[in-house]
Amino acid sequence: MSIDFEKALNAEQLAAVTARDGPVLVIAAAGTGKTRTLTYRVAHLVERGVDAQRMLLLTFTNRAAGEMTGRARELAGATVGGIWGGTFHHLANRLLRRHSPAIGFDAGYTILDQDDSLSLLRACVNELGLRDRHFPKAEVLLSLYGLARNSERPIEQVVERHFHAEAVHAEEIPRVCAAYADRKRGMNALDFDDLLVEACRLLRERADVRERYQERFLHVLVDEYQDTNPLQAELVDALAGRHRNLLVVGDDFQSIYSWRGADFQNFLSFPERYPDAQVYKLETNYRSLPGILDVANACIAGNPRQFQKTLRAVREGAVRPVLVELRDGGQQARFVIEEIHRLRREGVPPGEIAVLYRAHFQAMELQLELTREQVPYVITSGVRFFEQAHIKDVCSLLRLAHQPGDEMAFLRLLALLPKIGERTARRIWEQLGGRFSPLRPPDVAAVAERLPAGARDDWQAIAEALTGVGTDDLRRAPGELIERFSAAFYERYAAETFENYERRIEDLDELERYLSRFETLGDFLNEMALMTNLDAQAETVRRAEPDSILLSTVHQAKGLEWSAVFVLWLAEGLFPSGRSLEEQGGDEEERRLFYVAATRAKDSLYLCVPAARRTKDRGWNFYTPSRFVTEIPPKLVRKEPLRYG
DNA sequence: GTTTCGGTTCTTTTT
DNA sequence: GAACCGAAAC
Repeated sequence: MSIDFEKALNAEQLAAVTARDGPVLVIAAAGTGKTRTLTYRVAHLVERGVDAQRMLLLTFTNRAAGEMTGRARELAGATVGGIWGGTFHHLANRLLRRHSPAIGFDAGYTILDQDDSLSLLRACVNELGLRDRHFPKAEVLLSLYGLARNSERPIEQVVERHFHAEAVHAEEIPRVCAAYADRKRGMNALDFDDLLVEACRLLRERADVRERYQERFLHVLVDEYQDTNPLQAELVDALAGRHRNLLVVGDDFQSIYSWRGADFQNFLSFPERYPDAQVYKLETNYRSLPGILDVANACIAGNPRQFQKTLRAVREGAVRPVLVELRDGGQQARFVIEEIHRLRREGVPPGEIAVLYRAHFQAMELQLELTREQVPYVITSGVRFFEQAHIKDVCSLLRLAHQPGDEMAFLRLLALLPKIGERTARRIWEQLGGRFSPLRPPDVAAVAERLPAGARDDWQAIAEALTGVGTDDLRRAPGELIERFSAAFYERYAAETFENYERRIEDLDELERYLSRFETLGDFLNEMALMTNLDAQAETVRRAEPDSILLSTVHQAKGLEWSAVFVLWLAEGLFPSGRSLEEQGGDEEERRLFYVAATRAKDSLYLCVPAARRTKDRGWNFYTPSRFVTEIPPKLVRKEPLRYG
């Protein structure tokens, strides 16, 4: 079997796909077939006889890696399946699960997701007696600490830059971070940033491990390279250090994660770090009508210090993006819905329509209206499937069964019982000596003895449900543990606790289904915390309504495309976000974000500019139109007259 | 000393 | 809607 690369690719893509070995930089503007190029590159390498097991494909979501390898497999055959692929965190986790003892900690560590990290940080603030209205919130602390670690700068410096004024106990922040790090170490837990930090340390300090993987990875391919942070760049450089077959693809115009430490200088300076790098540019845009690209180009022209790229449209058509000025959010919602109906009548399938916005809460009004008008939609919510309370509650039991030293899981499980709060749960944990397995009857009994009277009945019910479940059962059917726990206790608990408890119980079925796809419970638990929103959502969307339009933040829409795209709330302070503008380089990043939003559209782009938004106390906030809209030369857009009085 | 409950406040972006 | 705070309840 042989693939006709010349036929499938244009000249630009073909050059990148067939580039000779060595470092390669592919500057791929939006919609120029970046994914296609990577996919064909993988297939090309396989055809050249490179063993897929010796390739590493780093992407922004696990799903992206899966899709690319899936397509490469169709092209080049089943062997592609052996490729290492996924997110940076995924890779780091994989390395650490194998080698963490080499740098001094047990490979059975637990991963803290953002919620876990926040509550641990709050606990540290409280313990240090810093709880105060003026002390920065856990969210702020975590983002500063994360930024420091991902950009490899001292926390003091990050704090100083962030609070330019004479600040709020800023000098205490490093202490809190140290306490947080201690607590994590004490419970053998890693947060998301630790995964990267420790994986880098592993490769830095352990030459044997480093060389082993350097030898292994003949080819390293990185997608969305403009959004890597210094740690991730170091990881890549280390792994590709021996064979130096490093191909990175990206677009500095689409760098939108600097607040997380991403630095597109990694991308810009690639030719300096790899002087022998071959550089390819993809500038032929297959996605969008020229009118859409004109608007995108006009906007991004405001950002001078980047690789200059000119998007060349292949498609033809004189349609211009629509600019709609609206009175308020309600009118915006009605406009979107009416326009969706019109698009549907014209034959645009719902799956080809997306509504994008800067922040999750900006979609609330539209959600209400869509529900009322019975327009099916799915939303990439701010809360991930695996971060919802009920999912985490049930998983805490699984986690303990798998890893009896999982303190976070134990605290969570016990706090479900009445009369048990944080303090009591921690006290019992300490009395148990930091170990608890729901599968060991003595452990279960030991907890029962220490519970206050009010909590005993519930615990008894759980204990009965667990009797007879052994390690073997767990291995065979972890779902059974969920079912028993749910029947004996959790369903009733959920009914008492949550308003929408039926839906949450249904989610537990979903969880079981999901679980059944993994070979072992451990495999599932290892993946769970690292699942991205899009990964988890891919399931729901596929199973649920294919007849749904999508609501998403611009960030989560990265890499995707639709026939029709609505961009909501294009007002100063909302998009661009007022908070971002305060940051250094905020205007530029917001501009790139707008660029990403606009270039998602293939055929129609709607820019919605409401003038006012209702405040909680029934007043109104008035907005001026977004700079990204006023900067567009008027002739590039079609102004939609107001249709609602 | 802890937990629970009710009222209040405020929503950026994510692995 | 969920995080926070203060006060009541155990």
